[in-house]
Amino acid sequence: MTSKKTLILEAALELFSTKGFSATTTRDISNTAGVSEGLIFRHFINKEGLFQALVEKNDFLDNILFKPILELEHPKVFLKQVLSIPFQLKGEQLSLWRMIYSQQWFRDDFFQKSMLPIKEKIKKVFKNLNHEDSDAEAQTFFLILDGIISSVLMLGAAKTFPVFVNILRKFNL
Amino acid sequence: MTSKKTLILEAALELFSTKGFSATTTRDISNTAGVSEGLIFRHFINKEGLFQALVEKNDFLDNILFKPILELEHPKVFLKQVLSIPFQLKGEQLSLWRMIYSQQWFRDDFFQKSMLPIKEKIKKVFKNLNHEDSDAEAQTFFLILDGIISSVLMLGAAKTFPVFVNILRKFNL
Amino acid sequence: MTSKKTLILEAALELFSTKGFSATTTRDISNTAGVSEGLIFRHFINKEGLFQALVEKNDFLDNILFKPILELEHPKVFLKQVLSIPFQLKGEQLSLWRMIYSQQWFRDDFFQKSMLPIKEKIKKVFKNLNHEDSDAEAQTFFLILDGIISSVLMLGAAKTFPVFVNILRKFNL
Amino acid sequence: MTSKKTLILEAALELFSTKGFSATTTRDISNTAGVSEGLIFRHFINKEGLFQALVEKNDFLDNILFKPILELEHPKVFLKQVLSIPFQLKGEQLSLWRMIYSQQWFRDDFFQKSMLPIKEKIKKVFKNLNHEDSDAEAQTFFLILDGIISSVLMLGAAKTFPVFVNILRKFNL
DNA sequence: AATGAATGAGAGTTCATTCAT
DNA sequence: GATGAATGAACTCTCATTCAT
Repeated sequence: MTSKKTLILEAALELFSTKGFSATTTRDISNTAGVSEGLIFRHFINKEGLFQALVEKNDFLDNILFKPILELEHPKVFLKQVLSIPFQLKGEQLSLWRMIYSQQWFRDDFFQKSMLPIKEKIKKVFKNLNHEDSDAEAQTFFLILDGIISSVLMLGAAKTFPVFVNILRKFNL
Repeated sequence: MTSKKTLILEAALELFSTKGFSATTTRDISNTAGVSEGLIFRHFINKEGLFQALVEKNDFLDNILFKPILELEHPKVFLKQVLSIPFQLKGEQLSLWRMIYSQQWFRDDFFQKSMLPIKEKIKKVFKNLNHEDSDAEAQTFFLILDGIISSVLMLGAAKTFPVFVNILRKFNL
Repeated sequence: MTSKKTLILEAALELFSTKGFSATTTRDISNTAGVSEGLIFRHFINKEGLFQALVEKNDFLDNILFKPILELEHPKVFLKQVLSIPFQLKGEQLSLWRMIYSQQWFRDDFFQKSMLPIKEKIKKVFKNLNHEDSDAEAQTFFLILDGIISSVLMLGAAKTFPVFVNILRKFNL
Repeated sequence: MTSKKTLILEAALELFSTKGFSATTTRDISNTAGVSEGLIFRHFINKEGLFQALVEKNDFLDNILFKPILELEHPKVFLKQVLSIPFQLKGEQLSLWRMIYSQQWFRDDFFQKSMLPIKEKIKKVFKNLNHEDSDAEAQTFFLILDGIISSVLMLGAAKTFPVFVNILRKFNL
């Protein structure tokens, strides 16, 4: 049996990621979860606490997602894998990213924070690849990566294979 | 002397584009504008009407911004100019784009709508450039364009010249 | 040319008598009258003052309406004429009565006040007619008179001749 | 112990029937009931819903009041009982009738609707009584009945026994 | 753990009224 | 006399949060 705490988390994620945090009422959540409104506050103190619980869940999943990529030795393989991330998002992790991304205007930039180790390694990798202007190339890579993620999350941008391949080629990957 | 209607529009744009639409209260706006709260409703019917007035202002400015670009004959010059748009946004137009962009989760996609003529022309241009896979190339261009815009608006991404040049090179522009 | 003051009075009467006093806004009135909202207050101090001006107009018209009836010598002719009043109301006077009547719940009883001389005379007349119980007969006459007026004003009750004649017969008139 | 929902209904009835619907504020009601203002909306959705709840209560009470009268076989007994209704109103039902009656200007005619079965039967009864002009007699009866109700509700008209008897006599009841 | 009635601060909105022109 | 922009108090309604059970 799914615990009521879990039902609340699932409902909140569903709603936060589609309607946004402030447009979602605690009553929405309790109705969707099929529990009483008060229970939300017993388990999570307040609405913000519920959001934080989901952020922590995301941190956990990000860790699992990023760890094998960060361990890749080969530079081009690493960059390829990084670029593939937004093309492969799905299920709970996609929702969590959507939820967090939609809050970037109004909150601490959780999202950028979790991407930090990836970004650090990208910078190092481009230095090692001996580009003419490795800094510009790294920044361009960031911009395009952020952009793709953003398009995918906000607009549900087409995530077709030809586009992915095309981008790889532009970075000689 | 600035009319109070204008003061309201300015205050609303300032607040909507930084805090978001629903997190901005009408009292916030009237305080910032230095007018009575009631005046907002006399001029704009309701909070939504105030938002719409700003959207219309954006339509107007977009038209001015896009018109000369759409009239460019040379394909590569056109694409170059299109890519330069997010790098050159500033002032009122930047705020308007931020305001509208931040609402894309929750509303009709005003932003994509205004970009439509640009996107149509991009598609045509890539066909004429006789790429191996012009469709994939056009879609990639879209994705990167959307992405850059999104990064610039949401994250205030670095808009450095080297990055711009670098992207141009990747599309042979 | 109709003066703007008159236009305001006409619009107010129209609206007060159909929508009621408190459901009618001063903006309603100024729009209907085709004048500025501020002008209402220049001419009538406030919304209440506008109502009072119409009440005074009604007093004036009531006087004209009631005077010939109060001067009737013959008892039965008098009572007949009194009963005919609600069946003959029309135009401005009908509207004024509707306006005042609809406010009876919430205000001083202007309406009953203006009917007072009529009612005094009714009482006297019934005494002179030497009924078994002239008091009860007079009160019954009042009740039915009030009732007919109320029905006519509130419900727009059928004001047919046969009904009128029928009531007359019940009072031997 | 009286539930807070009941306290709200009681306060609303008290205020709606004396001050009128739109002149009564939800704060009035919550203060009178001794509850928080928000509770009104939790139980009744909005002010209108609270009004409707009272209308439904009235429907229920009307049913109880009218049923035995509608079942009377003897025509004159029936008409006598009908005419006695406005003379016997009291307590909650009197308030409900006042509340609904005072809204007749501005709303669907709830009141007339609930009286419909009574009126239908009156029409039939007068036909069977073989009056010279049964139609006029029925209409007169209606007019006087409506009038008495209206006078009693709006003006708190004297509801003395002699008057009642007097009216009965005029209809040979 | 779980409910749901209850709270109250604050949201958007209305409207009679004022006032500079 | 006439306008209409401007005010601000008061309205209906929302919602995160509390609390008795």
